[in-house]
Amino acid sequence: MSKATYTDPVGVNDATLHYLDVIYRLTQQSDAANTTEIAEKLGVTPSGASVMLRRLAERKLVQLTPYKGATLTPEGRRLALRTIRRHRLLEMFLHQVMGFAWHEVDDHAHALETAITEPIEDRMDEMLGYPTRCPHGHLIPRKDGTLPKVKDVPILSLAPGMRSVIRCVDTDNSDWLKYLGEQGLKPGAKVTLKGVAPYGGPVTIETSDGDVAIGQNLAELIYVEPE
Amino acid sequence: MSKATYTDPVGVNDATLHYLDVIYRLTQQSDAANTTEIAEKLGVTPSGASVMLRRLAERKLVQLTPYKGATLTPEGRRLALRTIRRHRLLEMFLHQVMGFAWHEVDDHAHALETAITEPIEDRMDEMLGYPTRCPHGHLIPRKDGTLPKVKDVPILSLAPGMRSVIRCVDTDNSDWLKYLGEQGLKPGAKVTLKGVAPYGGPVTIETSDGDVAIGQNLAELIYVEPE
DNA sequence: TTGACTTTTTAGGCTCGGCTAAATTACAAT
DNA sequence: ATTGTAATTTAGCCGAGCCTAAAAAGTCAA
Repeated sequence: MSKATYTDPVGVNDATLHYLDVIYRLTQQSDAANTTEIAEKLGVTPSGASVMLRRLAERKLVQLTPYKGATLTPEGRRLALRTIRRHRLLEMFLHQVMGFAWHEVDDHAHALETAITEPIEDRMDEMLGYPTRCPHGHLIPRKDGTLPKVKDVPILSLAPGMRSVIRCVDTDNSDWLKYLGEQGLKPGAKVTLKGVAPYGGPVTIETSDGDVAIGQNLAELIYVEPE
Repeated sequence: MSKATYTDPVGVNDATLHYLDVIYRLTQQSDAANTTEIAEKLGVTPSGASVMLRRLAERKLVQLTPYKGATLTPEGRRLALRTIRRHRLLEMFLHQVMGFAWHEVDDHAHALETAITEPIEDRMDEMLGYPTRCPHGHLIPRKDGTLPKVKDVPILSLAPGMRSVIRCVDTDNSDWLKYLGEQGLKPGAKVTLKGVAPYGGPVTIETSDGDVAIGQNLAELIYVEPE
């Protein structure tokens, strides 16, 4: 079992952690997070975000290039990964231990992610058997800030007919998650891509319950591990 | 199962809830909570508490008599009882479901009590079988704000030799709780007050593991139900 | 290169929950 | 009744995190 313990810089509070969290996620997709995107994700005006970003830069939590965008410093990344770890552990706990549906857990986990103590984080981890993924299949960062290595691939990148196992459904949209879950499309499900209709038409996927057809926008969210 | 749901006035946040919580507890012992006591419990200066109390009064959450003290309005009491309910449910959950020791749960519950959502509160309640007391024996307010009726009595008020069951250990001091727990003095234990030494000397209590002697200051924390 | 348009930052202000220092009020004892 | 002390409030300040409105910087097409 891990004995790692966090040591925090002063003044790390809810707002700070939510900014770091959002910046981390945005910098996964592009190389720098721009102010307007950050503001949108946080439900805040761009000017408000701009001011806050400057303060985070003063605190050495983000690297800021004015008019360009923000990146996390090592310290900022450490805090972001801690929040994400706690969020995903909470999602697993709410789902596995407390019986919440997989499309419900994101909101509740968000409410708790900046409030839980380290012993609670550790105890959840232990009770869950040190999971590597959340209910949607996102990776749970380890306490040392590393991520498990995986070979997830978009299901749409597969040759039709190839068997695979769903590993991740990459959205936090509750309605979509609920729908996909009802279609049997959630992590662990064995599926085969049967075909993609032309002109952005439906994608047909074979599951253990039969074939299902979903829109390409939804299919793009699904990542699998080929067999 | 209860279908009750809370409706909140605007701007009810962590600080507000902690003030209401402290005021509620202080007004259990005396008729009004005075500024300095509130400030001490919250780790804040009396002047800071004074300003905050005025604001709470403006929001109609407390009834304030300047230079005298504060009382909760019905709305303030409702919010305080909700926080206390959540705190004690969390303590039970941390103890029974997550395996934390009874002297550890107060701090962790405090960190979470203003963060949890109503569905989490309800689910914990359900998982715990709708408990009426926290691990230390304090009553858990119901969602409608009522408290279970009980007949707890200080163990020191009993005639020596009378058999009783511990119902509540009324402190949040972690060290004392740990010590009393190690002596077998926790809710549910069958005990008999054997005697009280004169001049504030030790109190002897018979437990199922034999006799234990504790100081009167600790014995005063113990409430029992006579058999 | 020059507009036109978008993005970002700055300027100035607001609320909340704190602080210290200085008044003020309450209270107890003479 | 008066005075000394303790409790409380007021005055003035600060920082965090947000806002709107206005200025500045970047971008892109003609």
